[in-house]
Order: sequence, then C-alpha cells, then structure tokens
Amino acid sequence: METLLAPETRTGAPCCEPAGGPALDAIEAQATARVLKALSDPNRLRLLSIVKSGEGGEACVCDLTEPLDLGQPTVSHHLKILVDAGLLNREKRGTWSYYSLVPGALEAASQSILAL
Amino acid sequence: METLLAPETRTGAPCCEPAGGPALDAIEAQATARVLKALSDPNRLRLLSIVKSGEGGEACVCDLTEPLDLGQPTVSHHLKILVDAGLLNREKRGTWSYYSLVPGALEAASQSILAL
DNA sequence: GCCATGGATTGACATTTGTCGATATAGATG
DNA sequence: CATCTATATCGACAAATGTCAATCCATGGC
Repeated sequence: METLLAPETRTGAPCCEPAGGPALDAIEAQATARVLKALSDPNRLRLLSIVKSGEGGEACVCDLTEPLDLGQPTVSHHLKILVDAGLLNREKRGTWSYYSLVPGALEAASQSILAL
Repeated sequence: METLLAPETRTGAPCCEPAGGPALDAIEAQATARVLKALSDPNRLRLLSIVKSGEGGEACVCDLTEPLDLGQPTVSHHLKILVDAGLLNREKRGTWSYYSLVPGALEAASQSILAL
C-alpha cells in the first residue's frame, strides 16, 4: 500500500530536464499514471481543493460530504484513493478523521507532466 | 511557488488568491478532470513522451504502434482521446497521420494541478 | 481502373470505476 | 454498559474504459 510517487525516477537532477530526453518506459509511465488517475475525477479534485483551502489545511469527512453532494461512503472511498496515491494524509483525532495534503505531492504530480 | 496563472475560469480576480481561496466548483473540476483523465493512462503517457521526443516533435502511428506493443486500432483510439483532450494535434500528410504536441497544453495541465 | 498500404471506425468483451445502501468499528457520552 | 456519532468497509450494480479482430476509408502507385 506504499504507492508513494517516485519523486525523481527519471534523472538525478532535481528539475528542468532539457528537451530531447528519452521517452518513458512502461514502469515509469505506470507509476505516473497511478497518481494522475487519482487526480482524474472531478469529485476528487474538489476534495483536494477543499482540504487545501480548509482551516489549517485540513478537513474532516463531515466537512466534505455536504459540499460535494455525495454520500458519506462515496466520499470516504475517494479519500482512500487519494491517500493510497500519496496525495492526502489521514490523521485520526477522537472520532474524526482529518485529511491534509501531503506536502509536495501536488507539485510532484505537476512536475511529472512536464517531465514527459 | 504561488498559484500563478489561474486562468480567468477561476474567479473574477486575475490571479494569486491567498491561501484561503475558494475551492473549485463542479464545472471547473469537471473541465480539469477531463484533461487529467486523458493523462491517466500509462500508454497515453508514453505516446505523448514518444511524440515529444520524436523527430521534429512529431510522429506517425506506424512509429507508435511498435514501441507500445499495442495493436494499431488501440493506438489510434488512445491518440483520439489525446486529440479530443486538446493535448495532441493531428496533421494528415499523404497517407500518414502525424501527431504533435499542442503547444502549451502540457504546461496548462500541469498548472491546473497547482491551481487546486 | 485496380490494388496495396496507413490509419480510422465498429463491435464485442472483460475489467475497472463511481455510486449507493447496509453494516461494521471505534471513540465519546450518558 | 448502552447508545450515539463519525468513519470505514462490504456488496451490489450500472456505466465507463482498454483492448482486440474485423472492417471501412483514403491516398498513392501500377
């Protein structure tokens, strides 16, 4: 369940690969696609957005169910997908589960597109 | 690394909402998800990568079928999805169809993640 | 005109995905 | 303990997705 996205499987360089690099192989493509697939649903994008703009950068499920107009099990399911993709963090405090962005995860996903 | 270049699809404000900006609405989320969904398949990522690193930034279907180990109809299908998403351009020259990246499209997709 | 070739389209099929209702679990509260 | 509340998980189901084989459409060469 450790599906954290590989930060720089491409090159050792931290950024800015020049044009003309070799095309990605099947393994890299699959890893990148796994994260982008988690981002490819409108409701999950809204979840991330709400969490990001939430108080203290976090939100609990009860804050997320109503604005999306989805059932609680469905929201929980989407949140699990985002956690599994390494994009969200879950912290349980009392009865509530608080979700927050994994620092740098969205930036890494963004970079993976530019690195094509 | 501020959320720059939020296109005018966002709010009336031109740019740079502070951290507490409003979350995306359903319409924006759907539009962003449509592009990211096109990017959420490993074979399509490889197609984009091969096209990008191809001679003159373009490639025809015959160049793409073999490295992906997929049938020609399947490759054509994926290419259509990428064209429909506004990521690839198709130009027919003679018998061949040449595909090339739409300038700025990948950068825009990348930004749409940061703009969450 | 006829045929070969590159590519798009169609139809079918198995797999995955998004959603919901029902149920289970875990912490708080009486 | 009994119960309520917030979440997670399970089972089901319709819809979407990725793939292939077969077929159709253009274009170029004879």
